[in-house]
Amino acid sequence: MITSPLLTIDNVLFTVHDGILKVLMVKRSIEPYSGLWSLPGGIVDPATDTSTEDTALRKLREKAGVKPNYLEQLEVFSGHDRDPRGFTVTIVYYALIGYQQAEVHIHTVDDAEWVSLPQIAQLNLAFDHKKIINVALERLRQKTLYSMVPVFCLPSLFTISDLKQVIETIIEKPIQRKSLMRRVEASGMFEEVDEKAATGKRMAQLYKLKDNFNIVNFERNLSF
Amino acid sequence: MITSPLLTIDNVLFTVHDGILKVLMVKRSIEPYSGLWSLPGGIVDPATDTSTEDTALRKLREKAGVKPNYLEQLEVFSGHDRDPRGFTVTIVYYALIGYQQAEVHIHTVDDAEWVSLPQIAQLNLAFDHKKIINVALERLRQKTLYSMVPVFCLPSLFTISDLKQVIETIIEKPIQRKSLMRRVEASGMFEEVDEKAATGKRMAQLYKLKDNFNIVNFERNLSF
DNA sequence: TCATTAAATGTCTCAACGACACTTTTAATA
DNA sequence: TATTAAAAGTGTCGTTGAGACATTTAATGA
Repeated sequence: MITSPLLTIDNVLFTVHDGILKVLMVKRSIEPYSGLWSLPGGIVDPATDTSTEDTALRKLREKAGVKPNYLEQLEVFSGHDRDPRGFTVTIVYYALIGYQQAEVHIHTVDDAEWVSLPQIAQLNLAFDHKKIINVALERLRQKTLYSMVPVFCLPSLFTISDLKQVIETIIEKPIQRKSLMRRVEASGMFEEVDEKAATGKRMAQLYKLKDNFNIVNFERNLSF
Repeated sequence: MITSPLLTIDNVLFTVHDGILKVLMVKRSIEPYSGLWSLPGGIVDPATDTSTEDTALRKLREKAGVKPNYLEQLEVFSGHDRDPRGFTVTIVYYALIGYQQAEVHIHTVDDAEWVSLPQIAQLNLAFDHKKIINVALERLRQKTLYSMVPVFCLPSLFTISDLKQVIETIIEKPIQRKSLMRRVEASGMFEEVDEKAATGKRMAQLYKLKDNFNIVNFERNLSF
């Protein structure tokens, strides 16, 4: 008889704040790796969860009180080396949220924190979480080149410049405002609002996501 | 204490034969769904497998004696409804192989068979395998638009026409020979062989994959 | 009033794909 | 041996959507 391996989920929740890409990390309070920073995740519980996506959302709620705007499966990581308890399997999700939406809750607890990527590079993380974050980052970057997923890092009202900055932060390259506006128009996802934002000098048009929008995939990547 | 759910893997192994896209199916001999066709998969065994990818390869070997040319994680399917035994989780891989490479072994057993997609649509499959196949197909089609993955359905030597036919079979749309040749050249994956194939009238140049090739992703999709 | 600055738009060029006509090759057949 | 048909492969043009860059618009403050 085969016993099922320990099955967990992990979330890589990204946000962008002030031109910095951040990942939500939680401090572990139990062994193994107690005291180290790790991704917010946990054990899949067949008694309460209707699916593993359900587990992912539950863990984000329990550990940081947040509900992401976007959640997608990344991939499964497994092996004997990733956990001292032996062979384990973790289903990893990556998710996006606006900084403002999550800020409050996270500041009330001291074991959850937004951590920038350079900081992560210097930390000693639990399990293979550093590797997982890098894979998630790569996927997010790739997806940013052919879709509008970065909007899920924005508040409900935003300007083209806000969107541009989030995209540039994620892919770490400048893009043409013109190219972005073409995509905003072509996607049909956005709606102009009767309001302008005084971000800089000339007031910028505010946009919101349409009520029933489809997330569009473009046929070309942004390139450089 | 939480008990881990039953964890399985399933493979959607595709091949193209004579202009028909086929999926490898195996007949179940145990409950549940005994006697029905299903995807070749099974239970992850921590005692023998070093990773879930390892499980996927092992199951393809055991059930059909094949070693795919390409294997990639699709996604995880989970829930209470997909298996009468309760909450289960299956990690699905999709894979590609040349028809010739697999033909022999599969013909020696009567519980493994290549099944075309129209046939699958009419069959009653075990679990949620019909849905899984459709998701895998969608992914394969998408990937075919921006990469050269279909080469993994070909034998070691092949012509441009062979490649063209495989691509057209997968995406169910005709493509321009010229566009394909541009991509073959741009990819740098291919090498002309000192040999020609007498497929039709004029003999066609044979190609092979370079010894150390990288699978290239193009920045645009093929379009119509 | 006018300079400044950022938002928004207009125009140019470039790269890659689709379309399609055209040339080349080779086996079958007259 | 010449002809022909079909598939392999090439040349070229139009389209599309990207980046680059200039221009116009609008708000602010000197």
